[in-house]
Amino acid sequence: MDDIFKALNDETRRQILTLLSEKGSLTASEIHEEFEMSKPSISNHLNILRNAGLVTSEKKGQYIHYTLHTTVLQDLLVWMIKLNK
Amino acid sequence: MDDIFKALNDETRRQILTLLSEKGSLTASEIHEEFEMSKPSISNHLNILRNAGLVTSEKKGQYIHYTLHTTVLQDLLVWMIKLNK
DNA sequence: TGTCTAATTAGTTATTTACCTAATTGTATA
DNA sequence: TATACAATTAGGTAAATAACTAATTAGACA
Repeated sequence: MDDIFKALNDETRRQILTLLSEKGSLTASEIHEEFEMSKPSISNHLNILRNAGLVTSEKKGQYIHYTLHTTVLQDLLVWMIKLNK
Repeated sequence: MDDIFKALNDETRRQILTLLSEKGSLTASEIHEEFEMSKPSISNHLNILRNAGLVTSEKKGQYIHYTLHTTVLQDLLVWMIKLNK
């Protein structure tokens, strides 16, 4: 849970998730094009999102495709529901 | 949204929310008793939770009672649902 | 093989965060 | 009034975070 909350606590990372939600799979470079930020910084954000399980990555040749993975958000939902009991 | 994610990105603050969920309203001192942390630190956490709208506070004499306020979690839920579209 | 491109790793820096102790504010009550 | 207690504010420090540039790794292809 800690990794999820950490990953979501950044506007750039939330925008990346929204972007992937709208566009489907994108490469790191395609994601980079949408932000005014260096590629290494974007790469770091993608790594944090992957550690949290919020995106998956698949290597195709020299490209790495990132995809939104919302399954882990169920944990967050369960946490919210417990709080409301 | 930023304040909510920020507030939730800390284990102590999440535990405070869970505690309030279980026990109802508590004073800052009562909350402090449950943690091995100084009162000013707990006070600071409570302030962050209040800024996010996750708790409300009511002063009764020299005591301040803190209560869980989950309404703002609806914003989080909406955000999660949009991501899944 | 050499060069281009995609992406990450390494290393650095400024800012933010979470904690502490000491001091202050405000209320209750002997 | 003075003492005790609840809670916060003030001030300071160590660790974590987010950003950058430079360097490296690895695949594509002429």
